[in-house]
Parts: sequence; structure tokens; C-alpha cells
Amino acid sequence: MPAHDPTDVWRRPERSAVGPKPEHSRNGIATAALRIADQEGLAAVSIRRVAATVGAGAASLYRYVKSHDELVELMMDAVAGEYQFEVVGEHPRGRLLNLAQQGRSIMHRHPWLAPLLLTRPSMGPNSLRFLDSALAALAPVDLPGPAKLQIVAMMSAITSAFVQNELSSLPPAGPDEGSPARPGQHLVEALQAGEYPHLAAAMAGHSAAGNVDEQFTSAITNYLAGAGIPA
Amino acid sequence: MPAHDPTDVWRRPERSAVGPKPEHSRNGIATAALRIADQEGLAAVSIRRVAATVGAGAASLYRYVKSHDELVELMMDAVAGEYQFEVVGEHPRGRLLNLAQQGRSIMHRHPWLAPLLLTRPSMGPNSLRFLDSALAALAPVDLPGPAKLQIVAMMSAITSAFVQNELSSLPPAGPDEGSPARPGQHLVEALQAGEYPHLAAAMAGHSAAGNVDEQFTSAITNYLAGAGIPA
DNA sequence: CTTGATTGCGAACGGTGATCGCAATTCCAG
DNA sequence: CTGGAATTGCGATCACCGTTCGCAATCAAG
Repeated sequence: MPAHDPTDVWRRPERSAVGPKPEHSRNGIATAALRIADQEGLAAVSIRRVAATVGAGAASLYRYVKSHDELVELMMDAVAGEYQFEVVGEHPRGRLLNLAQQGRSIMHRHPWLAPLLLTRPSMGPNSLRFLDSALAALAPVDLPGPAKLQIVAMMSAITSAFVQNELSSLPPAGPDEGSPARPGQHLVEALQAGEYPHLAAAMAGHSAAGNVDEQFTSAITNYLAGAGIPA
Repeated sequence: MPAHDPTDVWRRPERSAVGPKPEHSRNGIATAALRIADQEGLAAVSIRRVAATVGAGAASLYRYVKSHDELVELMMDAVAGEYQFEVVGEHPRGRLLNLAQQGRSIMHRHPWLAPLLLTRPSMGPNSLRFLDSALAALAPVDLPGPAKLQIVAMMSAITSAFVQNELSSLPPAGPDEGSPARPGQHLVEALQAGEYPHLAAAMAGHSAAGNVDEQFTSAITNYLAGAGIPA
């Protein structure tokens, strides 16, 4: 009785030959779930809620999806469909950077995505298409296959982590609550107490910032350069 | 009515002046939770379960911790206490690498940690001590404070992501179930179907591998070098 | 002592993911 | 055209979750 693997969704035909035709579809369900997550966060995406939104009974959803995890898998692959894979005929680094930038804006559109990508692998067709495209960009590079996979994985992780940082420094979604001091009340006290002197110094430095887009671009570029990917 | 901030645990005194002396302690509770998580995964850490383990009623735990999230915060800071911060008087890159390697082995000891670190910030005293230590290593580097923070955050993210990759390619914890083909049954079919040619090629390449430790070291080193941290 | 804050906790609330059994529907074989 | 088989929708239900409430028991201070 093996615990269920969420990626099995992709192995199961959406609809079998006989029986009454389904009133709903994986796509419709995923879309509804997506809308809920975009507006109220991933936590609001419950089986019952999605079912109600789509106009179905709670138990009915399990005809389309074997588990809540599978629903999430559907959602992840759905947004992965927002990538555009036209080959811009550039050098490897440029093509990968392009993919990373697309990823970043997708995660901006769907704030629930970044944590998920950091946490679990997605193996849907669109996600695989992304992977394949990234590896295609690396084709001219002379590196063993697994090393290339590592590089793509790391680039994706850096992207997600960067976006996660961005998002947690911004107004949370949903009905706004009083802003309870961003850095956390507890932190400022600890800093004033004189512990963590280097931290205090680092946070005292003026933000300088510059363009966030540039910061992202250079974070990715730095990594790729270090990994030996030619410009 | 602001939603509760988990980092408030650190602002609250463990025990107030009057009243009967508590039968338990934050530390004991965190330790119990930790043991459960190490053995059965984070999902097994429920309020009821921890309470029972510690020999208390479920509702009693809320005298020590305001929410489940706070419990997790406690757990994260507890394991952050496993870092060793002796200054080895090295160059910045070496010191940061040392911290990253310690982080990696901590995450190996506590497989539930990596996803959490990627997902939410931890602000407990031990976690702050880590941050401060990393920034201390960066003291000789001439960079604006926020940039240094970025670098540390990215290094930590890369570390967590790397470990996450390692862990998902290994036998899952808990009572073993039949190994249902690591890469996912669905994947091999898609690959054989000829879609995703580059992916297929990359996975066909012999693993070469080499030492995983070396892979990690060079991943971190690459990033730091790209970010301009001197050896 | 008395007083008042604080602890432990049984019971309960509202929510969750998931399963089961059954009526209704639809397709295919004959 | 008809009868059987497979499949869908789903109400009811289970086990569990985080969390709150109210109250008896406990302890420190005045």
C-alpha cells in the first residue's frame, strides 16, 4: 500500500472510455484552484472550497484528482504553462537568464508558487518542457549531463529564493492588517541590546538598492559565470 | 486583530513571576517535537502528539506556545544551536564556506529542516547568531550592508536547495514502502516517448558524480566567487 | 490567611483530507 | 434495440487537525 505519488496524475488518462461524461475537467479545476490561490493564498485552496467554486460536491473532486497534493501538482504545471520558449538564438547564459527572468515574473503573478517550487519537484508536461528548454540552452556547453541538471536546478532555486525574499518584504496579500513593524518587534529590541553587532551594522547601511531587476540579473549571471557557462 | 507573528515567542518571557511553576519548558517541548520530526517527519509534529509525548494535555501546550507555527520556530532555532562559531581566522570565502558546510550537515541530521529554511525566515537567538557570524566573516569586504545580507541569504538558499536535492534522491524516512521507481514511472514513459530530447540526453550521460561533498563545495564557492567575495 | 495571577486540561468548535456506498448516467456488446 | 458493465456525482461519515473556553488546582505576595 505505497503512499500515493502526486506525479501519478500525469500517468492517468483524464477520462476513460465508458461511463457518463464528466461534468468538469482537470483544467477547469486547476484554473479555479489557481484563482483562489492567487487571491487568498495557497492555504485557502481546500478540496471543499475548490469543489464549491466549480459547482461540485466535495467528494466529486476525487474523481478528477486522487489527493490534495495532486491538485497542487496540477496548479504548478498550469502556471508553468506561462513560459514562452521561443529560441532567441543567444548564447547559453543569455538564454538561461531569459528563462530565469520569465520564472521570476511568473512567481510575481502567483505569489504562492515560489515556496512550492523550493519545496517539491514538479513533473508535469509544462514543467518538463521548461527543463528541456533550459537543457537545450546548455547543449553547446561541454559538461556531463548530470552537471547540467544540477546547474538548472540551482538556477531555479536561486530564482525562487530571490523572489521569496522580494515577496516577504512586501505587503501581504488579502485583507490588510495593521503593519506590525516589518522586521519584527523582537528583532529591533535584540539589535538595540547590542547583541549581533555585525547584523546591526549591516542593517544600518543605507539601502543603496539600485534596481531590483538588476540585482536579480546579476545574482543569476554571477552564478552562471561561476559555474562556467559562457556568456 | 493582527494575525499572530510566530517570532513573538522570543519576545515573551518563558515564565511569569507569579502562579504555579510550569511542569514543562519550551526547551523540553522543542526537544520532544524535534525527536518526532527527525523520526517521522514534520507532518507528524502535531500539538496533540507533542503534548502526549511530553506528558501533558493537548490544551496545555498553548501555555508555552501560542500556535503551531511558534512550535516550529522553536524547533528551527533549536537546531540552529548546533552551529559552531569558533573563528578560524580565515579569509571571508573560507569562513562562509565553513558555515555552509555546517549548515549542510545540520540539515542532514534533520531532514525536515531544509524545506522550512527555504520557506520561512527564522529569527531566534541561534539563527541570529548564525547571521551575525556570517556577516562577521564579510566584515573585511567592502560592500553595502544590504548587499551582504543578500549574499548570506542566497548562500543559505543555495545550501538548503542543494540538500533538498540530495535528500529527495535518497530513501525516504519512516517505514519503507516498495521503492516505486525513483524518477517516477510517469517520467520514464514521457522520456521514451521522445518528448523532451535534451532531458533524455542529460539523464543518459553517465553520472560521473565524483564526490558529492566536492559538488557542494564548488557550488558555494562558485557563487561566492561570482559575488566578488575574496578567497 | 486571603487574594489574584497562572497553570493544567477536558470538552468542544470549525475546519481539513479522505473513504464508502449508492443512485444515476452513459457506452458498448450482443 | 436492449441489457450489462463501467463510471460519475455526492451525501454521510471518519479521523484528525489547530485552537478556544471555562474551570479547578496551585502557588506567590501582601
